[in-house]
Amino acid sequence: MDHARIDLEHLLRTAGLRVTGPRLAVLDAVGTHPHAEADQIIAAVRESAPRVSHQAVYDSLNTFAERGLLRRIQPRGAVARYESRVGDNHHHLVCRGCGLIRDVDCAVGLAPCLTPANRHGFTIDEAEVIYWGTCPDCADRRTGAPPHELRE
Amino acid sequence: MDHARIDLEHLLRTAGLRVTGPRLAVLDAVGTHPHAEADQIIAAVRESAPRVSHQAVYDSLNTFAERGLLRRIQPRGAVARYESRVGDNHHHLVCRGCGLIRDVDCAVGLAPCLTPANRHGFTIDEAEVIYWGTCPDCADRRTGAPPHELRE
DNA sequence: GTCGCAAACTTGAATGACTCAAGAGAAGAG
DNA sequence: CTCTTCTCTTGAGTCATTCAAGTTTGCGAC
Repeated sequence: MDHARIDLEHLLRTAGLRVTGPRLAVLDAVGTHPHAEADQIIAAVRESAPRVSHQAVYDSLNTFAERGLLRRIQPRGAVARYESRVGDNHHHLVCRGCGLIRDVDCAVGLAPCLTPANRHGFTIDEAEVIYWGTCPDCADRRTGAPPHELRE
Repeated sequence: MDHARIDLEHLLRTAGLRVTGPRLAVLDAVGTHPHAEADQIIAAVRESAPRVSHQAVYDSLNTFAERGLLRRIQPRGAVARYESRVGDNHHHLVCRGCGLIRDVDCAVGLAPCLTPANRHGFTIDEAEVIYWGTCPDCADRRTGAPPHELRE
């Protein structure tokens, strides 16, 4: 618990950011709720710090995403989600049925598809891969109960 | 171009959709404005058909995306964009500076990265790849050099 | 320790892409 | 031509996210 807090403090300081209660709470919440959306993070933060404003959470999330402390993912048709696993070039599996997101490592290697056929003069620094499909639960559900939500 | 209109009509009919003025206008606008957002498509549609409602455009775009007549792309932090190039598994190059989007074919082949290391039981039907980077103009602008060519 | 100030936070309102709803209008099968 | 059903219009509503203004606080400097 406490040494985790020390780690988060260190993370903030090395990023040149001030250490504050709301920020520690946001970092902690993102760590314990991978792929959560802003709403869920606000709720999680308020469990330990009820007086934190939604604005502070958004500010923190944006700042952290900007500085690379966490990663924002936003599948089409969905709201933004956040995760603390950064810098390891992993990708995401998204269920078209229920929106479930899972992490996956790419089969090709550490930097998959980083070389498109024609880079049009761009300097490329990241390849983001989203695999679209159906999760096991939704596949089962399709033969019985009606689907969930987030249909496309 | 009348034969282009015939093609669009055919496209709608084979998708089991009724042929209407607004729909033809939307298909045409997406074709001539690749990677445009809904707003721009509404504006383009209204050049030829001023009385079309924004709702009709959204309905059309959603229906077309659902039926595979066009593709919706939505880089994180940006609003949805649409393109008429479908079914050829191409990907996108997105500039972090100005949001410019360009099509790219994947170097790996027709179905890049369709096999993640662990599919968690998912049935995967699409791999979406976004290359993030800086376009030539934004790179020049950053070093004070004169711009390159016209934005898309 | 405490001063000063930029960074961060709170409160509250605003924005804007997108959706919902209800009724009118038109496509197209029979 | 007629009828059914799909599509369109109008107008209001939603909701994630941002903007703005004023207050508080972290923390380097004295």
